[in-house]
Amino acid sequence: MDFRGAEPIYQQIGDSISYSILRGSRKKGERIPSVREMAVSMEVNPNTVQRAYASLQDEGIIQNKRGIGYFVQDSAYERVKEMKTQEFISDELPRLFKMMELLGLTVDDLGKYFEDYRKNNNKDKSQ
Amino acid sequence: MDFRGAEPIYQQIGDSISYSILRGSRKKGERIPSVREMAVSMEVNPNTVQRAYASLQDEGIIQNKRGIGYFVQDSAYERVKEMKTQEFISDELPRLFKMMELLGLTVDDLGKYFEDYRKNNNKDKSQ
Amino acid sequence: MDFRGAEPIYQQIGDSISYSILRGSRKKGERIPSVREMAVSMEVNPNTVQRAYASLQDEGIIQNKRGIGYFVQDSAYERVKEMKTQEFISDELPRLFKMMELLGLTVDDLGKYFEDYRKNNNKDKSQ
Amino acid sequence: MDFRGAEPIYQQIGDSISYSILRGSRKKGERIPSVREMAVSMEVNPNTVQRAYASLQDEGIIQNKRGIGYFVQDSAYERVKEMKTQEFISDELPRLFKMMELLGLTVDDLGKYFEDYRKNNNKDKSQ
DNA sequence: GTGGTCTAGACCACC
DNA sequence: GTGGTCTAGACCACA
Repeated sequence: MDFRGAEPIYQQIGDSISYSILRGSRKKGERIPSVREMAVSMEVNPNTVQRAYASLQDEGIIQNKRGIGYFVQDSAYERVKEMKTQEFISDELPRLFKMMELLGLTVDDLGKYFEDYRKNNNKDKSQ
Repeated sequence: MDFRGAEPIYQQIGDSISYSILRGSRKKGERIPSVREMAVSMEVNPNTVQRAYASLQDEGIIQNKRGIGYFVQDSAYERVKEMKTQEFISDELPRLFKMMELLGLTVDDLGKYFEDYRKNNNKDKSQ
Repeated sequence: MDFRGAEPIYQQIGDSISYSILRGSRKKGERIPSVREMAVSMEVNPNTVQRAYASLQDEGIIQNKRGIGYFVQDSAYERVKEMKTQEFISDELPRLFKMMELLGLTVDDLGKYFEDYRKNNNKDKSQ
Repeated sequence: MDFRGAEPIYQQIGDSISYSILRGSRKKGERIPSVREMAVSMEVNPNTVQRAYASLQDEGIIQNKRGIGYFVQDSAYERVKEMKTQEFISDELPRLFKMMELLGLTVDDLGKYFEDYRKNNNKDKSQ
């Protein structure tokens, strides 16, 4: 991972874990790497990972078992999906629609862009 | 205006001017309120407005005539449309499409949300 | 302030602010000392104060105005009262009642202890 | 048992034994399950149980007979009652009363909550 | 001036 | 081994 953009590193780490749960590559009950392991593998300070984990725990996505490590909550998938959908609808969509109107784009235009995106994405995966 | 969200205030001010040009409510050659006027009406530090204006001038959207004020450039509409379209396609859309895939949403779903959005928006305007 | 007990410092700072709102000594809209000021006056690292403030902001008790400082939210008093009451009922009371049963104490006994407590407290205030 | 809350597991185990003595369900001279048995039944690391037992032994509540096991001390009931009462008065009550004043609750309010608690508790036992 | 993030390194309690 | 807290000090963007 390289940490692009303005988004703070600890948030990017948190998101990457949330996404891995959404994609199904982390399942409920599974242990996630210890703070120190993750810090090494991401080449980041342990405090930064700690912050990401703490925030995920606040959101009820992972849970700490003391002295053992962090584990994916049973309800993690549902919570993440719920939260991200909510964010999407209340933050992403209004901005999107506003821009579409200003730029004179229609939903059909979006459809075409989406096809392009999926083609490129599949190319990437097959590489 | 209330300045919520992560976006810096000076950018929100700049965007609001860009948008007013896109919407056609500010036309080329028109004068823009002075830094001080704007600062008062927005309840914001003049430095912040100054920064917004400077940034818009950098982008060739407005121009400063010394001792007189800021004016909308002749080519402003085209430049804004060009820039915002670029941003939209290279920044907004990829993030949008990534989220749609993760959340299992289709372009059709977007269409439905868009109708809702336009209804609410029209309601607001007729009030 | 001296930081006693097992409770982390950043939480004690947060609580002390919450309590000052409950007592009415901080009113809505008021600015609270900057992170650095508070750090100096509490003889604590700025990061520790930052953490306390961030957590209060999460809870909707204070709010940051960028470049200016933190301010007590309009709804702060209600939120604090609501949250603390909730904690009290769900955490404190069950433990209390369990102990009372085990130790064979009645609510009347509590009443007596409470009178003692208030006497001592008033003594302290009049000193 | 599930080990939620901030209290360390070894303490929760120790407390549960202390409480069983207070309730009278463990009598003086009785043998306590071996460290291993307890560890299995509680799904916990044996070291953790060991620590709980050691701490209880320090407090003179149980005693180790080498090669045989741990046994409830003759004076256990009195010691536990004494210790817990002390803790209750010096730790629990001041915090309780402080919160009551901040939240504007009276001893009468506590009485009502206590009735609710006893009702629910009896319901649980009769299930 | 303000807050926000990050690193490095330390110490602690707990399992 | 695990996570949690704290310090010291740095850098950054923003108002």
